[in-house]
Amino acid sequence: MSHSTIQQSSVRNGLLAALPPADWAHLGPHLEAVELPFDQTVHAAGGPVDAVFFIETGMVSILVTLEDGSQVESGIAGPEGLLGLTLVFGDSRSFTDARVQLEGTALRIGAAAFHTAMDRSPALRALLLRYALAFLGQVTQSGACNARHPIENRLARWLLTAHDRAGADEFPMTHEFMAMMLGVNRPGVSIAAGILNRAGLIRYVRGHMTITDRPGLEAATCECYHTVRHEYARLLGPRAAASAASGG
Amino acid sequence: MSHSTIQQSSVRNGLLAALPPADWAHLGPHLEAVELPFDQTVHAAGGPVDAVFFIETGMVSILVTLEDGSQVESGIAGPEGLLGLTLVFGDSRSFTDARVQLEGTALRIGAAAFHTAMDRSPALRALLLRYALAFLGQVTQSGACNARHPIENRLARWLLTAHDRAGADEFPMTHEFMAMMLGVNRPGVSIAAGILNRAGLIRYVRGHMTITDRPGLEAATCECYHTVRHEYARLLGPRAAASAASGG
DNA sequence: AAGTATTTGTTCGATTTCGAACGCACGGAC
DNA sequence: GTCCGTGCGTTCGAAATCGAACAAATACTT
Repeated sequence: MSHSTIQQSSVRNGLLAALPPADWAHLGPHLEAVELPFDQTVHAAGGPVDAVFFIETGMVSILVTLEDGSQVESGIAGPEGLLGLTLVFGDSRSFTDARVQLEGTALRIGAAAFHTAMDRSPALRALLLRYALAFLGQVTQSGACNARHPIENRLARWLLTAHDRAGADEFPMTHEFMAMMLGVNRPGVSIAAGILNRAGLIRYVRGHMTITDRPGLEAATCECYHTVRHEYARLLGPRAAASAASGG
Repeated sequence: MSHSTIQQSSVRNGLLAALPPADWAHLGPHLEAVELPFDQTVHAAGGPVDAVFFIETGMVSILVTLEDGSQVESGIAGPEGLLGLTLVFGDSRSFTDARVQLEGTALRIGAAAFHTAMDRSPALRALLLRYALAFLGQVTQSGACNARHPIENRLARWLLTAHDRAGADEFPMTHEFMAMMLGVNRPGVSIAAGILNRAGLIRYVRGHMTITDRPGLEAATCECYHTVRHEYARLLGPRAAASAASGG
């Protein structure tokens, strides 16, 4: 296993960047740059988790699979976070699927080395527990949002969340995908997207989404977007809330 | 501060009961028995959290408050768990309301003593992190359930969850409350409850709910009840999944 | 014990959302 | 350049859910 050493100053991941330099020594030597190709299932529900992935670029959805085979997004991770949260809790089995929605790269560390680093670095423990709490906040708010808010607002929220992590105004995204993420049917998304489109907030053509009026989208979203972003900022700092995408 | 010393053998809380006796010394002397009166807000969203409450009896809902003032349940805690989870993560502010739905009692420990105990007892840390992960699983599954499952199934699920923690087949509960918990309107619950009632699974009269056919309810629930219960059992053992209520 | 205020459970029309079928646009093959 | 396969976005009737008004039962007051 001979991969080149990674410098902390060059990482784009918000958690790694926030780590005190003295604590970097516990992680850095064990990190390996890996690709996150589109649609890859990084972790599968019920399956083992043998590594943590600190996301450098791209976006990964955390998905619940229901009995009927449908999947619903419970959370999103991007350059502000990581995959393999169960290892932070001392467990090694995933409750959810983690699937790449926007391709990117990550820094991978095996479970054994990760646990050693966690044991030796109180700063790392504290940081990752704060991230876990922020993620819990996201999942919590999303659950209420699913129960109460109409599709149009939820779609605007989801687009903003994706925009934060995409690192560009334009990214590949289909109606069918967004419908699955939101747990609604495709036509529902088409109608909602049509409204946002006619309002000039977005443009989309055949699997190609463009954010054209971000302030407008922020006015169209339910409060859940801001609530979650505020919680991320509180626990991880403003840069994390911006997901290192535009803020990086 | 002169409260009588509590013996580990006498606690009904699943987490405290599962703690290795040697580690009890870090917590026991600081625990104080407190009441959980009906409708009390133990922690308020955005407010400080200055203590952890290990629930002995009763049931407490974890609630998200939305912009329109409505509240939606994101999770439930009973004798299998605790309140003040944010302290386990090293934070001291609550993202949600914690409100008592079925009165009971708890063992309270202040934040400072709790942190000291967490620092000194790896077993306590590991145990409470596993609980935090189980709770995250509950919130995650509930979010997907909110998005996809019809009211009747979700009501059956909620009643089973409450039954686990109520310690009795009969407990006070109104349609209005259940509607708020599920994030649906009152009539929706009335119709669903009427179906369960006519099927002989439950009886209810003016704020008084009786579970009359638990196996029938388990057949009427969506898979989410079993999924969450299974995750609790995996992480905390079968007794915790049964919530110490019937399994006590 | 009767009247009254309060809270609960039910019914109704309007809206949202669902699930299936339809027609269209791109990309590769020849 | 044209054909054809694949996948996308849109339209429709049906069902579930919503929000407001109604009716019934309890608890409090005198």
